[in-house]
Amino acid sequence: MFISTYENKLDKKGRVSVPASFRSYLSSLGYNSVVCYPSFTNSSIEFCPQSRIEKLSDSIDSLSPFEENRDTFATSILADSFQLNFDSDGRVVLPKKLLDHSGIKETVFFVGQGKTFQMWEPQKFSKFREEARKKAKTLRSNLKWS
Amino acid sequence: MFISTYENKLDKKGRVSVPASFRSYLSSLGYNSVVCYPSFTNSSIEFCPQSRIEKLSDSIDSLSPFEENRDTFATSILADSFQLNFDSDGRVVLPKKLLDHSGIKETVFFVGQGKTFQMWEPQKFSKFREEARKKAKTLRSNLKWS
DNA sequence: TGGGTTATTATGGGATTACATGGTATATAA
DNA sequence: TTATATACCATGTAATCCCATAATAACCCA
Repeated sequence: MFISTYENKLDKKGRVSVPASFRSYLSSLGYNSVVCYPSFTNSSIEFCPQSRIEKLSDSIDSLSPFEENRDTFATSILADSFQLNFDSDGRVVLPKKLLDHSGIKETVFFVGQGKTFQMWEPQKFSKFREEARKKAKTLRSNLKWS
Repeated sequence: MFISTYENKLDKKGRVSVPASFRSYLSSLGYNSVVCYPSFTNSSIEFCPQSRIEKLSDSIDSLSPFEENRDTFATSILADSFQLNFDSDGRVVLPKKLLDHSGIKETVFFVGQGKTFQMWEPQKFSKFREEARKKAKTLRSNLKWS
């Protein structure tokens, strides 16, 4: 599971350390890499294990070839995805496209989301977090949890 | 089950011993760690077995990947959670964020809650307990007991 | 019941390791 | 060349391990 938030730094080569706990979860799934793509709904970068994107690809594939949404999904996710490999010290290099999308400059916020995680520019995240807190207060009762 | 209350000390490295009975319950579930997060309603820190938070993660995951509330839930809960591992003597290190939230300085109050437990700053807990007693007095008659 | 013994637990500190982060050196591609 | 990617090495800090001691609880036996 990806939980917690971490704050790491981009060096001048564009590398960031992925938090050790995130890496060890990925490697427990058998991966030495992550897949990522720009979020549709906000300025974060979404990260997930390869298996998840495969599942998503399958569900797109099961849509009718004439389904209008098919190309939309395929284009907006799969085409904009990257596979990032870890270097020997557990770092990845972020593609410029994603840096632009996210607004990340020096500092990266890693945000655990369970089966996925995100990278955020710190200020943008703190705004988002505030909103999330407010909404969650009223919505929390809707979510089932024993 | 987590029952009873205990009082232990934070050392200068920020470590506390988790009561042996709590640890042995966790290890009977197969865990050598706990998950915790700041309480939504008071200044305590909530602790639960990893399985409980995984359930939550699953129910978030069952929402559509494009569901708007998805990120809201994940961010407001999973992002603020921590997985704490026991050292070889059964201690955990409390993150500064949680020390701030709880007001814990030297002494930690452990409060068993059945499937979960809490950590409290002692004075805050005794205030809370007082309030709870008063409320219970007026609510007692509402509780059905066949 | 009491007295002494053993286990278990809590706590402190030094030593060791892991991690994030910076740098250098070498290879690849445009 | 210039930029981009990969491997390797160095270092300070923080987390973790390991051992020593203190405090507490559990036990046994006279």
